[in-house]
Amino acid sequence: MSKPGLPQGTRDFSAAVVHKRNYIFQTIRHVFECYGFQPLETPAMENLDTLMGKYGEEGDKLIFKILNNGLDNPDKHQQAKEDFEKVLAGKNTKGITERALRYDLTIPFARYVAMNYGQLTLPFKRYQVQPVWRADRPQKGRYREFYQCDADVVGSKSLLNEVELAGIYATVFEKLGIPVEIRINSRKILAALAELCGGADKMVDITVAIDKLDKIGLEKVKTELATKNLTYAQINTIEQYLSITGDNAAKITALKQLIGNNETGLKGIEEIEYVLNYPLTTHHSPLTTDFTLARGLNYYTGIIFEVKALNVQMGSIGGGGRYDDLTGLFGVPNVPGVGISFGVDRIYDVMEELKLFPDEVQAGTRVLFFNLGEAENKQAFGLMQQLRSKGIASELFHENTKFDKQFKYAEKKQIPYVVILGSEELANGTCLVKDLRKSEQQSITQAALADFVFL
RNA sequence: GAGAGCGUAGCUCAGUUGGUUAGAGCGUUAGUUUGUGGCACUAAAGGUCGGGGGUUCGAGACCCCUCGUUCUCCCCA
Repeated sequence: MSKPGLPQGTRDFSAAVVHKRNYIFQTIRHVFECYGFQPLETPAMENLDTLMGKYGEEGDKLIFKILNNGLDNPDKHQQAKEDFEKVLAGKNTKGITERALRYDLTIPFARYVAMNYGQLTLPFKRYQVQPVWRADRPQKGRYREFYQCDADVVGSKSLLNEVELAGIYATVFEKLGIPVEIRINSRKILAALAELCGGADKMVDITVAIDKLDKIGLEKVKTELATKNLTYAQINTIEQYLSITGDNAAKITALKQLIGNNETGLKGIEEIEYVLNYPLTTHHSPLTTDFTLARGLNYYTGIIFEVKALNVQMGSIGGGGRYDDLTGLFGVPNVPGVGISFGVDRIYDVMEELKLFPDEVQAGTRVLFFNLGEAENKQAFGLMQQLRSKGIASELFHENTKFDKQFKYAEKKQIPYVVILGSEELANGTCLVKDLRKSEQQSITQAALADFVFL
């Protein structure tokens, strides 16, 4: 018998953690619904065909594949061996695996939309909160099983959707109490930059490089661009672009001077200005234009978002953007969409670090009834059921032991109240309610217990 | 896919140039205390030193392999 363990990159969540995570999930779900989004759940596994080729070469390698059943069937040994040879040759894997764990929520959503396109009311707004799996090597803040919280709108090109999604970000993080900067850019502006540098085909290289500006600094970005065969003049243009600073208005002015006469660029700037002009909250706009924001995923075509928590050392805690033709991959072309995602695990870490979880999140048992004998228990049990029917979480201690044990149990489980109903109380129809936090107790009638306020 | 660090009690960790029977704190259990918890004191349980091989009179320590885990790069949430 070996020691039990967990698969690499997975976690157990104990009660305290589950409560806190649920607080985050509930906040996000509530805001999603408040903005008119409806829930969708899809299976943990998808057909391998659905996933392969959607995440790039790297992404394909990180998909957890599920071994077909019945490979050990003696009648099929020959076939299985041949199929496995194909896998080793990097070819068709159908004979060995044809299902895989979902890698993200976006592609399953696209699959769902493609399958149900005729029945959907457009624009279709759905949200989805489910775990995804990646065969990545785990490291700080990165797991092989983690939750994503996505909200997407498909079937509408209106920039109003972008405004709504930015509003969701602003609302959720305000509710959670996390100070954030919601960064916004447009892929069209990046495309314009690439055009300006004479290499529309270089857009991917350029975006990948400048996305790292925060991390590696300007000099290393320039070095990386040089290795991608960009000329000195092109790199110089990009440097000018990256050095744009100031508030939103100042940045836009500077950007217009740099690439303002480029048609694609103008469209991008127009998009940004549109979104910035909506009052998302009662306060000033929490949106920050950031022209260095690129986002790795290549299917983005318009506005892109990224959320960064302030005052903490942490990567982005949310991101998203517009994509023009996601379901085209599944045979339904011309369905534009835009979506955002929340990184729950990182949000958790940020809230833990900034101590933002409210105390009431930890609500466990409120009242412990002491076990002081069979006759006493019967009376206590009835009273306990009354409390439970009022939604007050209660327990009756499991055995008749000395007070010491029962008190210590309450203390360890952080149960704030104990109710003592012994032979004496049984005889005169009372019970003793003790507040362990204040170390104060009072005797009340049993009839009054149901109306007692357990603060 | 590439690189680095760490594996000693349930947890956090000590363990001297390699030397007798591997320790501490916390936690757990029991007791001091059969109607009043937190504190204190006493005692107990708990280890194939991740696994395998090697060097040595002798290995928790040194060498090789392996497994696990953490971190960095790549990429990503």
